[in-house]
Amino acid sequence: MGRWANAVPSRAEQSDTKRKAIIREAARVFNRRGSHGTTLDDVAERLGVTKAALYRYVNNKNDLLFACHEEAMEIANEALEAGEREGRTGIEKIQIGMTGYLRVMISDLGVPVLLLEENALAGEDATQIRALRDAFEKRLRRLVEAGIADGSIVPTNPKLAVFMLLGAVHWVTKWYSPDGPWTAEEAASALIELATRGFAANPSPTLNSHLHLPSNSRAKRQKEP
Amino acid sequence: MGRWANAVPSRAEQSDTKRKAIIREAARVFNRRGSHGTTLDDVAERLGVTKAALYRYVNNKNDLLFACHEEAMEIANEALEAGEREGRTGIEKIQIGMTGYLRVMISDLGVPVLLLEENALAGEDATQIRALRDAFEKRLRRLVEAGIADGSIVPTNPKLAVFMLLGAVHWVTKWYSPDGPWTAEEAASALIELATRGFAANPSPTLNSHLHLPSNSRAKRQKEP
DNA sequence: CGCAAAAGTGACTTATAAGTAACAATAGTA
DNA sequence: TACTATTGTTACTTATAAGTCACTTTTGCG
Repeated sequence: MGRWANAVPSRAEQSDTKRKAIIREAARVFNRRGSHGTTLDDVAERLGVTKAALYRYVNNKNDLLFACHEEAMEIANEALEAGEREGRTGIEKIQIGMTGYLRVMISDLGVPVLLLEENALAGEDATQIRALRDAFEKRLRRLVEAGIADGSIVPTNPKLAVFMLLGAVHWVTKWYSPDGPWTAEEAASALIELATRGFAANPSPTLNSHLHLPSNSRAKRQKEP
Repeated sequence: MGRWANAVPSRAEQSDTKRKAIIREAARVFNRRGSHGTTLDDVAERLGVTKAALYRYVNNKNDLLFACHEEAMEIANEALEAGEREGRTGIEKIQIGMTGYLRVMISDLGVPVLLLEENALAGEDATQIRALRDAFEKRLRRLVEAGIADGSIVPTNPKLAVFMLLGAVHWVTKWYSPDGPWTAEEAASALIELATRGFAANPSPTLNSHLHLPSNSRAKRQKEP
């Protein structure tokens, strides 16, 4: 054990940190350009190293892609657990869970991944990730069913509702930018509010998030802080 | 002019038909596997020809990708025109337009494309498609603004509403299959109903599409025709 | 300091997929 | 039927990106 055990990171810890940085950065690029459209040289360049250096931390490209998906699924499941713990009705659980998921994805990872491209992952890894993703979707569907049962969600086809929600959520990779006008928090909660209102049993007559204010009043707001 | 002018296709017409078939098939595969993840050998194989044959109809892969996007945008704009013509309120125009778009995309093309991957298109083509897509999104935003003005849509951020809707729509490539339980028509209208309800000023207390019936009653329905 | 282990590099091999070109089959037309 | 356009194929070249390897550089430690 080192003398300042928790202060100075050990060799293994440093290595682990770097591996995570690689996964994070790779996930970003994979998301925007697709995994086939991204070279390991690209990823390496963004990290200021050469491709060969990456191979100290991952076995190959497929392994890296697998790690990205794995991490995304981990975040998703943790978020959903929080939602299930804190929400009172089915729809609340979904809202809390998905808002949390989206917020973390946008800000930390810059990304929701979840098998955007078919056939990108090869072999054993693919089936494993697909199983995780299917389990996640099933869990979401259960929450929709629970919401219908407890009267917070309008009678609807749970599969379709989940597909609608996931589409709205995953699409953020295409338009969200940290340099844009919205914080991760704002974008996440406003988007989830809008999407879940689609199957809410009693949709509020107005939207809560200030993001939904008309754009001229938003502009004013910014000029008079 | 041939003798049965409209009955027997001329050489040029045949060639045109084949080019369209190539675009159609390519769009399908590009959508599922990404453009970088798809080889021209793949596309050729699905059409029962060899790669070299494709080069009689398209100049190169980029050209083919461009054509796919171009066609998708054409369908999108036609659908939106129909919506603007037939719908009475802002939300109705969006619903009619997007349902039509989605239905055609799913059944005919198997696909909404719309620049799913960044950097997939190179050079001049990329800026041209991006311009078309931006114009389409702006047009949709205008309809949202019109809907807010005419009271059919709840006050909301038009950009966000459009992003939500487009996410839900484009995601169908990930889950829709013609072999599944839903026709293109059913899936399109049910999905659009659900998504647009998210920003409707007066969301109906129940959903219309029979797709939204609970699954056990659907199962019954199928067993007792 | 000096040195061993870890991290990183540059120069490769190898695999794959885009694109080409010479040749073969096919189908409308004199 | 024979002739010529067009369509298609087989067998290539070429470009790119994955993955490897022998090596230098860096860094924590006695």
